[in-house]
Amino acid sequence: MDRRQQKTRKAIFAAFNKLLEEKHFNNITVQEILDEANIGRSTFYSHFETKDALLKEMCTDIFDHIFSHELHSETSHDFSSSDHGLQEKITHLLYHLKDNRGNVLGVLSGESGELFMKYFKEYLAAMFRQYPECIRQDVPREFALNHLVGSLAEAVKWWIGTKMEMPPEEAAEDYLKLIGYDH
Amino acid sequence: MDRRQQKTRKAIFAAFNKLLEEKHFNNITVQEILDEANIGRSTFYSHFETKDALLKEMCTDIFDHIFSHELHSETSHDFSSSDHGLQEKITHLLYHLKDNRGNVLGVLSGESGELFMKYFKEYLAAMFRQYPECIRQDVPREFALNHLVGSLAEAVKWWIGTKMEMPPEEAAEDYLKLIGYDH
DNA sequence: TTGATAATGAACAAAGTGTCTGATATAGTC
DNA sequence: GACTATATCAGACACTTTGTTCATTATCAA
Repeated sequence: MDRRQQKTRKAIFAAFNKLLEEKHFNNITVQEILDEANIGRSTFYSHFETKDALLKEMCTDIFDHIFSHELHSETSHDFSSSDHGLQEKITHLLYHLKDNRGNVLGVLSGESGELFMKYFKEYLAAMFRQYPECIRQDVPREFALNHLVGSLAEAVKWWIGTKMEMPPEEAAEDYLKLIGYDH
Repeated sequence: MDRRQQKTRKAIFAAFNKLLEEKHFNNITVQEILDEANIGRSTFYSHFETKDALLKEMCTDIFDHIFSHELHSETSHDFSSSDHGLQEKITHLLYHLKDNRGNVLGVLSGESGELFMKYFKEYLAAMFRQYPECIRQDVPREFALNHLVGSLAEAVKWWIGTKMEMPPEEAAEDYLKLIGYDH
């Protein structure tokens, strides 16, 4: 890819990210992104169709990176204690978030959090599907899966909101307690 | 209140509601509300400062109605089995949603669901605070409360999304199982 | 009936969007 | 280094949406 394109794309992402920490997605104008990234109007539109497309691409970038380990790691975890495998995976995920590569923090805890949660949950669902034994059998499967995904997403959001005071290990352990996997 | 105002307000709410079922809040223009409600531009702005204010007022209206029973009902439930009190309360809440007075359905399950969830959760938090014994003591209180609220909100949203196939009693019971209150 | 007030409709400035232009600068290739 | 392709630029453009204003008309409550 042309260096100029890389540079522009990077500048747009950085500007967008900074603005997202300050204000809600809906209240960010293309003009503000232009000014912050210091690029021309037509340049922006040659990279992204709309502001929504920019958001989507950014989410993909961020979460693909964060979950690359979580999802593609060989499922070689200890099957005799598979819940520990999950606990480690969640701990790892939280550490990853704490590293804050790609600036997920501002994005997930910020005013536009809801928008990102949608994408975040898709990745979480894929993760949980790797642990079918965690999904209770005495309630409808989709109901149970939705519970796991939704509550973990909410827990992560809350954790970020508290500036990640709790250590990742503790947060992961407490979460597993709450969903009833603390044997 | 002047009949004219009532009529206008009602028309605006109805129009807004209809539009919310069709498209996302962000993509609804004031002009569309005006046309749908068949009122003048200046009339709208004499009732609501902005589109956001309209959303907020609508949420208050809807949830105040739904939770009026839940929250103000004398906490005269059987303390010896207080979790059953909660189960009944949730069941009651689901029935209320099924009645769909105020058209919560389109609103919670629609494209703009995220916006309403925020308000919905505030009411749910108030509800759970009436059942302190449901909040686990072995994890930080706020973490536990956030889990209850977040997961119930997600469960309700999921339930609505499935056209409320499961009977309220069953959904409430399953939810309590998932949060570990199925003794 | 009458005085108060709500609704009307039309016009308005301001701000934002997405498109298009021709000129300029810079990248990758030979 | 020269050459070609193309990314960026600046700015203008038509268009949509927003929120305000005002004079006029219709409706309410007493």
